[in-house]
Amino acid sequence: MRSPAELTTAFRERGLKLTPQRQLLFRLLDGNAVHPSAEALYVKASELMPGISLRTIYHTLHDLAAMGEIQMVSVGSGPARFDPNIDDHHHVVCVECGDVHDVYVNNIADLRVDGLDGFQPDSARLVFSGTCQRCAISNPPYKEQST
Amino acid sequence: MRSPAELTTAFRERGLKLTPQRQLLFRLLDGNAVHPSAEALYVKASELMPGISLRTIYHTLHDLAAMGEIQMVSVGSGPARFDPNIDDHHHVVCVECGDVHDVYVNNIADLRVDGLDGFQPDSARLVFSGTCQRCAISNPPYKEQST
DNA sequence: ACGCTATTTGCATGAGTTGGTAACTAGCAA
DNA sequence: TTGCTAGTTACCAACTCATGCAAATAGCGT
Repeated sequence: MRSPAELTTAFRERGLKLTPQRQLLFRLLDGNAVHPSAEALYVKASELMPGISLRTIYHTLHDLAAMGEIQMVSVGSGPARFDPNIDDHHHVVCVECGDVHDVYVNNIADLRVDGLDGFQPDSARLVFSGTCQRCAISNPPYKEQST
Repeated sequence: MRSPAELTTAFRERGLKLTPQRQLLFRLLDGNAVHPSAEALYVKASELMPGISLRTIYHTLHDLAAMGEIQMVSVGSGPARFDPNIDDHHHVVCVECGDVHDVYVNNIADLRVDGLDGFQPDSARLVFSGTCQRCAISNPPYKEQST
Protein backbone atom coordinates (compact mmCIF):
# COMPACT_ATOMS: atom_id res chain seq x y z
CA MET A 1 0.00 0.00 0.00
CA ARG A 2 1.21 3.48 -0.74
CA SER A 3 1.67 6.00 2.01
CA PRO A 4 -1.34 7.87 3.39
CA ALA A 5 -0.06 10.98 1.63
CA GLU A 6 0.12 9.22 -1.70
CA LEU A 7 -3.27 7.66 -1.21
CA THR A 8 -4.63 11.15 -0.69
CA THR A 9 -3.62 12.01 -4.24
CA ALA A 10 -4.69 8.64 -5.63
CA PHE A 11 -8.17 8.95 -4.16
CA ARG A 12 -8.63 12.49 -5.44
CA GLU A 13 -7.51 11.45 -8.90
CA ARG A 14 -10.23 8.85 -8.90
CA GLY A 15 -12.83 11.39 -7.93
CA LEU A 16 -13.03 9.97 -4.44
CA LYS A 17 -13.18 12.30 -1.52
CA LEU A 18 -10.73 12.44 1.30
CA THR A 19 -12.79 12.05 4.42
CA PRO A 20 -11.36 11.86 7.93
CA GLN A 21 -12.69 8.29 8.14
CA ARG A 22 -10.68 7.25 5.11
CA GLN A 23 -7.60 9.07 6.32
CA LEU A 24 -7.88 7.26 9.62
CA LEU A 25 -8.08 3.91 7.84
CA PHE A 26 -5.02 4.85 5.78
CA ARG A 27 -3.09 5.50 8.95
CA LEU A 28 -4.31 2.32 10.65
CA LEU A 29 -3.27 0.23 7.66
CA ASP A 30 0.01 2.00 6.91
CA GLY A 31 2.79 -0.43 7.72
CA ASN A 32 0.33 -2.68 9.52
CA ALA A 33 1.72 -6.21 9.50
CA VAL A 34 -0.80 -7.92 11.77
CA HIS A 35 -3.35 -8.67 9.03
CA PRO A 36 -6.34 -7.20 10.84
CA SER A 37 -9.92 -8.17 10.10
CA ALA A 38 -12.54 -5.56 9.27
CA GLU A 39 -13.90 -5.94 12.79
CA ALA A 40 -10.46 -5.45 14.35
CA LEU A 41 -9.95 -2.28 12.34
CA TYR A 42 -13.38 -1.12 13.40
CA VAL A 43 -12.47 -1.50 17.06
CA LYS A 44 -9.21 0.40 16.62
CA ALA A 45 -10.87 3.08 14.55
CA SER A 46 -13.69 3.50 17.05
CA GLU A 47 -11.19 4.32 19.77
CA LEU A 48 -9.79 7.15 17.72
CA MET A 49 -13.03 8.21 16.07
CA PRO A 50 -16.05 7.25 18.14
CA GLY A 51 -19.13 6.83 15.97
CA ILE A 52 -17.37 5.62 12.87
CA SER A 53 -19.44 2.88 11.36
CA LEU A 54 -18.44 -0.66 10.49
CA ARG A 55 -20.14 -0.10 7.15
CA THR A 56 -17.64 2.59 6.30
CA ILE A 57 -14.75 0.31 7.25
CA TYR A 58 -15.98 -2.35 4.87
CA HIS A 59 -16.57 0.23 2.17
CA THR A 60 -13.12 1.75 2.40
CA LEU A 61 -11.41 -1.63 2.57
CA HIS A 62 -13.30 -2.62 -0.54
CA ASP A 63 -12.21 0.57 -2.30
CA LEU A 64 -8.58 0.06 -1.34
CA ALA A 65 -8.67 -3.54 -2.51
CA ALA A 66 -10.26 -2.51 -5.81
CA MET A 67 -7.44 -0.01 -6.26
CA GLY A 68 -4.93 -2.74 -5.58
CA GLU A 69 -3.60 -0.94 -2.52
CA ILE A 70 -4.38 -3.73 -0.11
CA GLN A 71 -4.92 -7.44 -0.39
CA MET A 72 -7.72 -9.50 1.09
CA VAL A 73 -6.39 -12.65 2.70
CA SER A 74 -8.46 -15.73 3.48
CA VAL A 75 -6.81 -18.01 5.98
CA GLY A 76 -9.31 -20.84 5.86
CA SER A 77 -11.57 -19.92 8.72
CA GLY A 78 -12.75 -16.78 10.42
CA PRO A 79 -13.16 -13.35 8.91
CA ALA A 80 -11.15 -12.02 5.97
CA ARG A 81 -7.87 -10.36 6.84
CA PHE A 82 -6.49 -7.27 5.13
CA ASP A 83 -2.88 -6.84 4.19
CA PRO A 84 -1.34 -3.56 3.04
CA ASN A 85 1.67 -5.54 1.83
CA ILE A 86 1.01 -6.16 -1.84
CA ASP A 87 4.42 -7.59 -2.63
CA ASP A 88 4.46 -11.09 -4.06
CA HIS A 89 4.43 -12.91 -0.77
CA HIS A 90 2.71 -15.62 1.18
CA HIS A 91 1.49 -16.26 4.72
CA VAL A 92 2.08 -18.36 7.75
CA VAL A 93 -0.69 -18.79 10.31
CA CYS A 94 -0.16 -19.71 13.94
CA VAL A 95 -2.38 -22.62 14.87
CA GLU A 96 -2.33 -21.49 18.51
CA CYS A 97 -3.16 -17.81 18.39
CA GLY A 98 -4.27 -17.32 14.80
CA ASP A 99 -1.70 -14.65 14.07
CA VAL A 100 -0.70 -14.24 10.45
CA HIS A 101 2.80 -13.30 9.28
CA ASP A 102 4.15 -12.48 5.85
CA VAL A 103 6.73 -14.81 4.39
CA TYR A 104 8.64 -14.64 1.15
CA VAL A 105 9.12 -17.66 -1.06
CA ASN A 106 11.37 -16.99 -3.98
CA ASN A 107 11.47 -20.24 -5.89
CA ILE A 108 7.84 -21.19 -6.29
CA ALA A 109 8.40 -21.44 -10.03
CA ASP A 110 10.74 -24.36 -9.36
CA LEU A 111 7.94 -26.49 -7.99
CA ARG A 112 7.24 -29.64 -9.94
CA VAL A 113 3.48 -29.88 -10.25
CA ASP A 114 1.90 -33.14 -11.43
CA GLY A 115 -1.69 -33.83 -12.38
CA LEU A 116 -2.46 -30.47 -13.95
CA ASP A 117 -4.40 -32.21 -16.69
CA GLY A 118 -4.59 -29.25 -19.03
CA PHE A 119 -4.95 -26.73 -16.22
CA GLN A 120 -3.01 -23.50 -16.75
CA PRO A 121 -2.10 -22.10 -13.32
CA ASP A 122 -1.12 -18.44 -13.28
CA SER A 123 -0.82 -17.74 -9.59
CA ALA A 124 -0.28 -19.57 -6.34
CA ARG A 125 -1.35 -18.94 -2.78
CA LEU A 126 0.77 -20.64 -0.19
CA VAL A 127 -0.32 -20.76 3.43
CA PHE A 128 1.90 -22.37 6.02
CA SER A 129 0.52 -23.48 9.34
CA GLY A 130 2.66 -23.70 12.40
CA THR A 131 3.47 -22.16 15.72
CA CYS A 132 4.69 -18.64 16.20
CA GLN A 133 7.63 -17.93 18.45
CA ARG A 134 5.54 -16.49 21.25
CA CYS A 135 3.19 -19.49 21.36
CA ALA A 136 6.11 -21.91 21.10
CA ILE A 137 7.54 -20.37 24.26
CA SER A 138 4.34 -20.32 26.24
CA ASN A 139 3.29 -23.79 25.06
CA PRO A 140 6.48 -25.85 24.81
CA PRO A 141 5.71 -28.99 22.78
CA TYR A 142 7.71 -31.42 24.90
CA LYS A 143 6.87 -30.07 28.29
CA GLU A 144 3.84 -30.65 30.48
CA GLN A 145 1.60 -27.69 30.93
CA SER A 146 1.49 -26.14 34.35
CA THR A 147 -2.24 -25.99 34.86
CA MET B 1 -10.97 -42.19 2.07
CA ARG B 2 -11.48 -45.89 2.58
CA SER B 3 -14.16 -47.77 0.69
CA PRO B 4 -17.79 -47.60 1.85
CA ALA B 5 -17.44 -51.21 3.01
CA GLU B 6 -14.41 -50.41 5.11
CA LEU B 7 -16.05 -47.30 6.51
CA THR B 8 -18.93 -49.49 7.64
CA THR B 9 -16.54 -51.37 9.89
CA ALA B 10 -14.66 -48.25 10.93
CA PHE B 11 -17.85 -46.50 12.01
CA ARG B 12 -19.10 -49.48 13.98
CA GLU B 13 -15.74 -49.80 15.72
CA ARG B 14 -16.09 -46.24 16.89
CA GLY B 15 -19.55 -46.92 18.27
CA LEU B 16 -21.11 -44.95 15.44
CA LYS B 17 -24.21 -46.28 13.78
CA LEU B 18 -24.56 -47.16 10.17
CA THR B 19 -27.56 -45.27 8.93
CA PRO B 20 -28.76 -45.23 5.31
CA GLN B 21 -27.94 -41.51 5.22
CA ARG B 22 -24.32 -42.17 6.09
CA GLN B 23 -24.04 -45.05 3.67
CA LEU B 24 -25.36 -42.81 0.95
CA LEU B 25 -22.76 -40.17 1.77
CA PHE B 26 -20.04 -42.83 1.68
CA ARG B 27 -21.12 -43.78 -1.82
CA LEU B 28 -21.36 -40.19 -3.00
CA LEU B 29 -17.87 -39.43 -1.76
CA ASP B 30 -16.21 -42.68 -2.85
CA GLY B 31 -13.80 -41.82 -5.63
CA ASN B 32 -15.34 -38.35 -5.93
CA ALA B 33 -12.76 -36.00 -7.43
CA VAL B 34 -14.91 -32.91 -7.98
CA HIS B 35 -14.47 -31.52 -4.45
CA PRO B 36 -18.15 -31.00 -3.73
CA SER B 37 -19.44 -28.56 -1.17
CA ALA B 38 -21.83 -29.68 1.56
CA GLU B 39 -24.62 -28.07 -0.39
CA ALA B 40 -23.70 -29.90 -3.60
CA LEU B 41 -23.67 -33.19 -1.75
CA TYR B 42 -27.02 -32.32 -0.26
CA VAL B 43 -28.52 -31.80 -3.72
CA LYS B 44 -27.14 -35.12 -4.98
CA ALA B 45 -28.20 -36.94 -1.85
CA SER B 46 -31.69 -35.46 -1.97
CA GLU B 47 -32.22 -36.92 -5.44
CA LEU B 48 -31.47 -40.36 -4.14
CA MET B 49 -32.98 -39.95 -0.70
CA PRO B 50 -35.66 -37.27 -0.63
CA GLY B 51 -36.03 -35.76 2.81
CA ILE B 52 -32.43 -36.13 3.89
CA SER B 53 -31.42 -33.02 5.77
CA LEU B 54 -28.56 -30.69 5.11
CA ARG B 55 -27.82 -30.88 8.81
CA THR B 56 -27.04 -34.57 8.48
CA ILE B 57 -24.73 -33.91 5.56
CA TYR B 58 -22.73 -31.44 7.63
CA HIS B 59 -22.70 -33.80 10.57
CA THR B 60 -21.44 -36.78 8.61
CA LEU B 61 -18.83 -34.72 6.77
CA HIS B 62 -17.60 -33.48 10.11
CA ASP B 63 -17.38 -37.04 11.42
CA LEU B 64 -15.50 -38.24 8.37
CA ALA B 65 -13.08 -35.34 8.62
CA ALA B 66 -12.53 -36.02 12.32
CA MET B 67 -11.70 -39.62 11.46
CA GLY B 68 -9.26 -38.42 8.84
CA GLU B 69 -11.20 -40.05 6.04
CA ILE B 70 -11.83 -36.85 4.14
CA GLN B 71 -10.23 -33.45 4.00
CA MET B 72 -11.90 -30.08 4.20
CA VAL B 73 -10.58 -27.70 1.58
CA SER B 74 -10.91 -23.93 1.70
CA VAL B 75 -10.32 -22.30 -1.64
CA GLY B 76 -10.44 -18.69 -0.54
CA SER B 77 -14.04 -17.85 -1.21
CA GLY B 78 -17.29 -19.74 -1.24
CA PRO B 79 -18.22 -22.77 0.80
CA ALA B 80 -15.80 -25.39 2.07
CA ARG B 81 -15.11 -28.26 -0.29
CA PHE B 82 -14.69 -31.86 0.75
CA ASP B 83 -12.07 -34.16 -0.66
CA PRO B 84 -11.96 -37.93 -0.12
CA ASN B 85 -8.40 -37.87 -1.39
CA ILE B 86 -6.26 -37.65 1.73
CA ASP B 87 -2.91 -38.13 0.02
CA ASP B 88 -0.41 -35.34 0.49
CA HIS B 89 -1.56 -33.17 -2.33
CA HIS B 90 -2.64 -29.68 -3.25
CA HIS B 91 -5.25 -27.95 -5.37
CA VAL B 92 -5.76 -25.85 -8.43
CA VAL B 93 -8.89 -23.75 -8.81
CA CYS B 94 -10.35 -22.57 -12.08
CA VAL B 95 -11.02 -18.84 -11.92
CA GLU B 96 -13.71 -19.22 -14.58
CA CYS B 97 -15.88 -22.07 -13.37
CA GLY B 98 -14.61 -22.63 -9.83
CA ASP B 99 -13.76 -26.26 -10.40
CA VAL B 100 -11.09 -27.71 -8.15
CA HIS B 101 -8.57 -30.35 -9.20
CA ASP B 102 -5.99 -32.26 -7.23
CA VAL B 103 -2.35 -31.66 -8.04
CA TYR B 104 0.78 -33.22 -6.66
CA VAL B 105 3.80 -31.18 -5.73
CA ASN B 106 6.76 -33.25 -4.74
CA ASN B 107 9.42 -30.74 -3.82
CA ILE B 108 7.68 -28.36 -1.45
CA ALA B 109 10.42 -28.98 1.07
CA ASP B 110 12.87 -27.32 -1.33
CA LEU B 111 11.11 -23.98 -1.03
CA ARG B 112 13.24 -21.23 0.40
CA VAL B 113 11.08 -19.38 2.88
CA ASP B 114 12.23 -16.00 4.19
CA GLY B 115 10.80 -13.91 6.98
CA LEU B 116 9.72 -16.74 9.24
CA ASP B 117 10.94 -14.79 12.25
CA GLY B 118 10.86 -17.69 14.67
CA PHE B 119 7.77 -19.24 13.17
CA GLN B 120 7.87 -23.03 12.97
CA PRO B 121 5.77 -24.11 10.00
CA ASP B 122 4.73 -27.74 10.01
CA SER B 123 2.40 -27.91 7.05
CA ALA B 124 1.67 -26.04 3.87
CA ARG B 125 -1.44 -25.56 1.80
CA LEU B 126 -0.83 -24.59 -1.77
CA VAL B 127 -3.66 -23.41 -3.99
CA PHE B 128 -3.01 -22.55 -7.61
CA SER B 129 -5.42 -20.37 -9.54
CA GLY B 130 -5.76 -20.63 -13.26
CA THR B 131 -7.94 -21.77 -16.06
CA CYS B 132 -9.07 -25.31 -16.61
CA GLN B 133 -8.86 -26.86 -20.04
CA ARG B 134 -12.57 -26.69 -20.69
CA CYS B 135 -12.80 -22.99 -19.83
CA ALA B 136 -9.62 -22.24 -21.80
CA ILE B 137 -11.31 -23.69 -24.89
CA SER B 138 -14.63 -21.92 -24.45
CA ASN B 139 -12.96 -18.64 -23.46
CA PRO B 140 -9.81 -18.34 -25.55
CA PRO B 141 -7.61 -15.62 -24.04
CA TYR B 142 -6.46 -14.09 -27.32
CA LYS B 143 -9.70 -14.17 -29.20
CA GLU B 144 -12.62 -11.78 -29.10
CA GLN B 145 -15.74 -13.14 -27.54
CA SER B 146 -18.67 -13.68 -29.81
CA THR B 147 -21.36 -11.83 -27.91
C1' DA C 1 -38.41 -57.96 20.57
C1' DC C 2 -36.44 -54.57 23.82
C1' DG C 3 -34.19 -50.69 25.21
C1' DC C 4 -30.29 -47.77 25.34
C1' DT C 5 -28.26 -44.39 22.86
C1' DA C 6 -26.67 -42.45 18.61
C1' DT C 7 -28.77 -40.12 14.83
C1' DT C 8 -31.81 -37.49 12.13
C1' DT C 9 -34.44 -33.60 11.35
C1' DG C 10 -36.61 -28.96 11.62
C1' DC C 11 -36.06 -24.85 13.48
C1' DA C 12 -33.51 -21.36 15.18
C1' DT C 13 -29.38 -18.98 15.66
C1' DG C 14 -24.88 -17.41 14.65
C1' DA C 15 -20.89 -15.06 12.19
C1' DG C 16 -19.50 -12.45 8.51
C1' DT C 17 -20.70 -9.56 4.87
C1' DT C 18 -23.45 -6.96 1.67
C1' DG C 19 -27.51 -4.45 0.07
C1' DG C 20 -31.27 -0.59 0.11
C1' DT C 21 -33.07 3.54 1.46
C1' DA C 22 -33.10 7.84 3.45
C1' DA C 23 -31.41 11.79 5.89
C1' DC C 24 -27.74 14.28 7.17
C1' DT C 25 -22.91 15.74 6.44
C1' DA C 26 -19.02 17.35 4.22
C1' DG C 27 -15.27 17.39 0.43
C1' DC C 28 -13.81 20.08 -3.16
C1' DA C 29 -14.10 22.49 -7.53
C1' DA C 30 -15.54 26.67 -9.47
C1' DT D 1 -18.76 30.90 -0.36
C1' DT D 2 -21.70 28.31 -2.89
C1' DG D 3 -23.39 24.18 -4.82
C1' DC D 4 -22.92 19.72 -6.69
C1' DT D 5 -21.99 15.35 -5.39
C1' DA D 6 -19.95 11.82 -2.81
C1' DG D 7 -19.73 9.97 1.64
C1' DT D 8 -21.30 8.65 6.19
C1' DT D 9 -24.51 6.84 9.19
C1' DA D 10 -28.58 4.45 10.99
C1' DC D 11 -31.76 1.15 10.50
C1' DC D 12 -33.04 -2.74 8.56
C1' DA D 13 -33.15 -6.62 5.54
C1' DA D 14 -30.96 -10.23 3.24
C1' DC D 15 -27.63 -13.42 2.24
C1' DT D 16 -24.21 -17.38 2.57
C1' DC D 17 -22.29 -20.74 5.17
C1' DA D 18 -22.35 -23.20 9.27
C1' DT D 19 -23.75 -24.80 13.91
C1' DG D 20 -26.71 -25.40 18.46
C1' DC D 21 -30.79 -27.31 20.35
C1' DA D 22 -34.55 -30.47 21.35
C1' DA D 23 -37.93 -33.74 19.96
C1' DA D 24 -38.70 -37.57 17.21
C1' DT D 25 -36.57 -41.60 15.09
C1' DA D 26 -34.03 -45.66 14.43
C1' DG D 27 -29.46 -48.59 14.81
C1' DC D 28 -27.82 -52.46 17.03
C1' DG D 29 -26.19 -55.18 20.96
C1' DT D 30 -28.46 -58.08 24.05
